[in-house]
Amino acid sequence: MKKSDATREAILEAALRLFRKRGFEKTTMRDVAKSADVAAGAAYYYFPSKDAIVLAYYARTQDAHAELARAGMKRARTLDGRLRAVLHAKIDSMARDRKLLSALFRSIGDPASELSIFSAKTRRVRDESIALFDEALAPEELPPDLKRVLALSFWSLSMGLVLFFIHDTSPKQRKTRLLVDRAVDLLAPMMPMAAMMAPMGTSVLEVLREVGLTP
Amino acid sequence: MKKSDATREAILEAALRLFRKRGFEKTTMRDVAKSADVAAGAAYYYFPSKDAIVLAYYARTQDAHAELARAGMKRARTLDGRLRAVLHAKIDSMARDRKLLSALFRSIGDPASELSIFSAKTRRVRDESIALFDEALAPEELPPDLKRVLALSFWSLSMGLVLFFIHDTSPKQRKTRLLVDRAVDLLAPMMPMAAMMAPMGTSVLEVLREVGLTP
DNA sequence: CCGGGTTTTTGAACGTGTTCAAAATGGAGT
DNA sequence: ACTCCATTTTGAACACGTTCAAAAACCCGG
Repeated sequence: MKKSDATREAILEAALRLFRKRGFEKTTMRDVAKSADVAAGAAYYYFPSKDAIVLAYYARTQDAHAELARAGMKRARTLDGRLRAVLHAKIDSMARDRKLLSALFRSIGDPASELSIFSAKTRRVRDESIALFDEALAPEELPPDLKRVLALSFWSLSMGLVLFFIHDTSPKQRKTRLLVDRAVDLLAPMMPMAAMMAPMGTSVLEVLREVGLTP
Repeated sequence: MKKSDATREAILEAALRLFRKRGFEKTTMRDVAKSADVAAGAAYYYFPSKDAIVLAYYARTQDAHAELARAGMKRARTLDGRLRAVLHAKIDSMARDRKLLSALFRSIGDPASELSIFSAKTRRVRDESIALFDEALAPEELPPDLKRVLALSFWSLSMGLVLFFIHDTSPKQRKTRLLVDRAVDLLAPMMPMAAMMAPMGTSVLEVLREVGLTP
């Protein structure tokens, strides 16, 4: 059991190192195996596919994100601050990894793929991410249904930001940071207004349920 | 010139026929070539890659969509009706093609790819699609900056709907239709309200420009 | 230590997207 | 009709993700 875990870890680390340096597409599974000092097939004993390695990375990063985000939220007194904490923490936790995140979206349009960010297999990570937005919204005086819809919306926003982040070639990805700040500037003050639309929040939730976007 | 076009067309048609029947992933380039009665390499003389075939399809479909949408808008008197026309026309124009659209999103996370729906190569299609939403909004009394932002937002919405459509296994993709209708029900009545937020529309546009999401 | 089962590791082989040098075809000018 | 060049077509070869049968390493009860 012990040795096996070490091999798995070695393969994962080697893969991430190469993905970061050369990018996901330019790195070969044979490169990864060689760099981890195992045979090509060994990687497939531990990971079902090349994309799955990125998914393993993403699951691990999600935990780092959660920790960072919660630490940031503790210090914040306002919704504005908490949203900023969660979103910036997300970018922080992936700061070095722009080059490998592209793989995360490769299967987004394939309903059959288990690696899609919408699939059952990725559910844990997805739910944990949504939970962070739930927590950011928790202290607000808002109807629960509305909160639920808002948390889902913020999760979508965060996935969009990751996509933007991947494409962001500005130095230190400053543009992504700017976008996060501006988005929060814009959205946070709207939340009290949104409270007036409580019945709307409920009806949105009904549609989402009817349509299967939320259980 | 004549013969060459015919070959290109034969390859495209063969590819689409197989993609529709068996799905994109399960169809081999060798299958496509054989079905079009050419050698494997010929397909690559006309299309730079397998994904590029889907892009060629998408460009063609965009024209069909534009035509359908404009016909539908002519009959509509209200914003509500025009939005419904554009969005339903989009789904109509791709109704048979759920199985091949998955390829459209495969490169969305790869900044280097020319086939990404964000790339310069796909600009024409993107702009034409956004133009339709501009037209839907045109008769409204709204500040131009706000209209611009709204058109972009509706385009994003439409791409999200395509994604939902791909994953929608309900009979005849009824859920997608429902989602379109509900989204319009919700959003159309908000537009007059949005007018009050004109200055906000401008500032959003400034951010989008600053960040490079719009020229 | 041994034998038998389980886990891990290996590396060759396969399928598929893609490349490419060479062959076939087409056409324009003489 | 012939030459010469550009366009089109071919099919073998390549690269890379992935599979798999067999070998190796490991574990444990006797």
